[in-house]
Amino acid sequence: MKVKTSHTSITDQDVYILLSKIPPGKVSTYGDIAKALGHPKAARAIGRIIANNPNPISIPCHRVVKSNGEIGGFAYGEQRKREILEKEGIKFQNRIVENFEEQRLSF
DNA sequence: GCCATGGCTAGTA
DNA sequence: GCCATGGCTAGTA
Repeated sequence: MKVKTSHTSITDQDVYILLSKIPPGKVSTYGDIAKALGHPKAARAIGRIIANNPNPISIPCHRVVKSNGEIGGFAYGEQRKREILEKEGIKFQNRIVENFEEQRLSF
């Protein structure tokens, strides 16, 4: 149950456009995307929208990870997400993106 | 009422 | 670990 207080809502398009700006070898976070869209607390909503991604082939939703550098969710499993990211040059230490802050794109 | 998050406390060692 | 957050959907009326 929710009482709506905000006038502006994030749309799927807003999110997909930003996703398309993340180059291979870089990552972003759910929270960073939320902030870039002017909704600093909407990280979880961003996750929901990304999970709906109608076109996982052309929209690089695998480049979005959690704010602490953990892998985050993926439709085909975290393992698959990790493999794709590694193919793009991202490395992992344990479950964390190596040099996370350096690989993290700022919009 | 769910959820591909995140930030902040309590409380252990 | 708790819970606020924001967008969504199932399912009741």
